[in-house]
Amino acid sequence: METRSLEAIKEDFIQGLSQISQFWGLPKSMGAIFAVLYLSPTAVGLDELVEKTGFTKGAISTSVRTLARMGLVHRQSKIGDRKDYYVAESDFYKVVRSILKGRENSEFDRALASVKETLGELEASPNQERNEDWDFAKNRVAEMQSFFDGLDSLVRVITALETMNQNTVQKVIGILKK
Amino acid sequence: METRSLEAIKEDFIQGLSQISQFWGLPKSMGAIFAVLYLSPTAVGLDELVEKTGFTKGAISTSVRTLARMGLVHRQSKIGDRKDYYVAESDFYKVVRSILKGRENSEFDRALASVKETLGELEASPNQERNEDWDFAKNRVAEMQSFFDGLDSLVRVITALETMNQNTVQKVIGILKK
DNA sequence: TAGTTTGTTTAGTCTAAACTCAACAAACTA
DNA sequence: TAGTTTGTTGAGTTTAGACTAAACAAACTA
Repeated sequence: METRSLEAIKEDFIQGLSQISQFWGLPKSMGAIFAVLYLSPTAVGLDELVEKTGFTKGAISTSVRTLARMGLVHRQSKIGDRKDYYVAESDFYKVVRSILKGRENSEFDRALASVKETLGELEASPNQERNEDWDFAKNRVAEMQSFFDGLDSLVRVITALETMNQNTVQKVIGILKK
Repeated sequence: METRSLEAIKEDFIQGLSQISQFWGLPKSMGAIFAVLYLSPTAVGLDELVEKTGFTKGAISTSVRTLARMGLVHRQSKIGDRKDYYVAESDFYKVVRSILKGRENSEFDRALASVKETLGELEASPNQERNEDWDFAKNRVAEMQSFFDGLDSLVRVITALETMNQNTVQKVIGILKK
């Protein structure tokens, strides 16, 4: 393999995370910003992010705030300096919890609520509507509901964890294997 | 609550799953198609899907094939009938396994490979490049790599499970709680 | 063979949202 | 006060990709 300069390798990494970001339906700028912060030993200001990622101030401003809301980066202030500085959260398990937590009041719950509502409407149907078709639909929707409930309690337990790390994952793997 | 006809309730459910689908970055048509199949006691042909969802043949044709690849629906043939019929997979745990399995050769692995490649390039750097900055970057990328590896083995174990159900989830929750 | 019924493919349209650019606001500095 | 430095906001542009419409292919039927 050809050896390359540290800067060149960093740029590749930034491109890589941009791709991953886009693959998961997030703006490419988010991946790029996180990559820059993740590889920087020191906090990075907005102007430097503009320079390193090639996006404009506006894009960086909005994306970096979204990242902060997701818990992937943290904003810092230096005394006697009006600039905002950012650092990457490097504990990915913490990030996972943070993202799962952030689902409250989101489109996610609104969607699940609509499933629950369907079930309620079906159960409120008058008796003469209750043929085999109604019966089938009701059972199906109830099954889906119970699956989502299971997922929901799993997520709730994960977000409630005070610590989660490689060891936690290993324990779960141990359980599943047998 | 006002009582509504079964058909009206089904239409709401279809809209609901369309929204969920779109929220997860998938085409709305996928959610709609799955909803129709999920509520139908009998296999459904392409034309009927067109009618029930309001999308065109082309959209249904491509979306339903993607759903089949993901394991969310199954294609059926009736003897003496050239039409394709589809049914929904109702075991969601099976669907989860199927989706996780389907990640091979996907953009997902390509992206993870790029992280691994970055690590390789860093380790191939000549000695005179190895300052504190290089050191920091190498450690960070290595950490990310090991996180992804943990995720990967978790996914591998899940896809290897012969059965997964509500009980499995309960067991995991039990482990995490203490 | 021509005609029908089915599913697929392709070229083009439309929409949502990421991004750019420039004006703006807010907090400081001379 | 005017001037700088910083981050945010809004209008317009661009882009990705879901969808439509229509041509096409494949397998049958008369």
